[in-house]
Amino acid sequence: MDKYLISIVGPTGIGKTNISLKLASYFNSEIISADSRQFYKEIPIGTAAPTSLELKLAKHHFVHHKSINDHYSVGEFEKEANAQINQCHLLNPIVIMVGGSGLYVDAVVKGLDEFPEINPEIRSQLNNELTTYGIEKLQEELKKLDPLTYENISLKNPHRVIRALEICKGTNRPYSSFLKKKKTKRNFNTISIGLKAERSLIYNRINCRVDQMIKNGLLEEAKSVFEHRTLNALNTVGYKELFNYFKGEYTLEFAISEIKKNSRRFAKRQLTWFQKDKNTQWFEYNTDPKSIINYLNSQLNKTS
RNA sequence: GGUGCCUUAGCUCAGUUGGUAGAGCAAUGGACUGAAAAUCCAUGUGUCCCUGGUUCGAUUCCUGGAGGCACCA
Repeated sequence: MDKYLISIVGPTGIGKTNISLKLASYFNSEIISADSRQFYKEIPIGTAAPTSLELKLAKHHFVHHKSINDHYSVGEFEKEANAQINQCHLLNPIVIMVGGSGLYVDAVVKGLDEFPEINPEIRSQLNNELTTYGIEKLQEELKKLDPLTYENISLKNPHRVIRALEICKGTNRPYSSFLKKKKTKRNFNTISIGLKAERSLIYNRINCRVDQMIKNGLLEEAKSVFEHRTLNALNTVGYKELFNYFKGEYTLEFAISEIKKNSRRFAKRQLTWFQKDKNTQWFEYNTDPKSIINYLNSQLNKTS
C-alpha cells in the first residue's frame, strides 16, 4: 500500500483535536502536530494543546517537545516532521497531521526552498536599524541588494523586508536566488480534510473557550512565564494581552475581551490561508467522524 | 406631572448655516518561503426614532408623539 498523510486543517477552536483522535483510533495511526504554539511545553492552557488524557489516546509528535527558550523555525520543523512521518510510515501506511499553522502545514505538504542558516546577529542588527531609521532605510537596502524581491514583497511589512535582507547579507546572494519553487517530492500522498462552520458559530466557540481557559488557570500559566515575555514564543494570543494586564496597562476584563478578539482575528486569517488550497475536502465541524472515515477510505482505495 | 438635554453605522459619538452623512472601535476581504497564534495591506456596511408642517428639497427648522437620561415636584 502507498503511504498517506491525512492532514486536518481548520480555524482555532473548531474541534480538530477531537477529529484527529477519532481518526487515529480508527486507523491506529500516530499524530503529527503542525501547530506553532503547541510545541512549547510551558504554555499548554492558552494554546489549547491536547490534554495529557488526549495525548495518551494516540502517539503524538511535536507537542510540548520544545521550551519557549529554544529557537525553532518552520525550516527545522519541515525536516524533523518529514523524518518523523517516514519513521511512522514504517509501522503504518497512514499518518495523521493536525495543525492550525498554515505555513507549517504547507512546509510539510508542499515543501520549502533550501536556505542556509543565518547568524541571528544579522536579524537583530536589522531590527535595530528598523527602530532607529525606520522601514524606508531597509527598503532602500533591499532595492540595492535584491531588486526582484523589492518588487515582489509587501515593503511595508518589516518581517518580510528583514527576512529578505538577512539572507542577502548573510549569504552575499539575493534572497530571490534561493526561490526555486520546484515541486517537492514526498514519499507519501496527502489527503487534506478541512473543518468548517458558520462564522458566528466559530466566534461563539472561541469566546466560550477563552472563558474556559481562564477557569483552567490561564492567569497562573501566563504569570509563570511573564519574566520571559519578550521571547517570540510568547508573542502569542492569550499571553501578550495578560502581560499587559500584569503590567497594569489593561484591566482583567479588557485583557480577556482582547484575547477573544485576537483569537477571532486569528481564526479569520487561518480561514483565508486554508481556503486557498483547492485539494482540501471540507466538512462541517459536527460531521459524524464515520462520514469522514468513509470519505478517506474512498480516497485511499482510489489511489492505491 | 413639570423643566431641560438626548435619539445618526454592530458600539461610542461627530456633523450637515436645509442639497440623503463620517470618525474611533468592532466587523469584512486579502497577502504570506525559517518571527507565522507572527507580520502586513485594503474596505463604510445607514428608514439619520416616528408623524405631520414649512420648503424646489428636511437627517438638519417647526408641531405632535415614542423612548432614554438628569433635575424639580
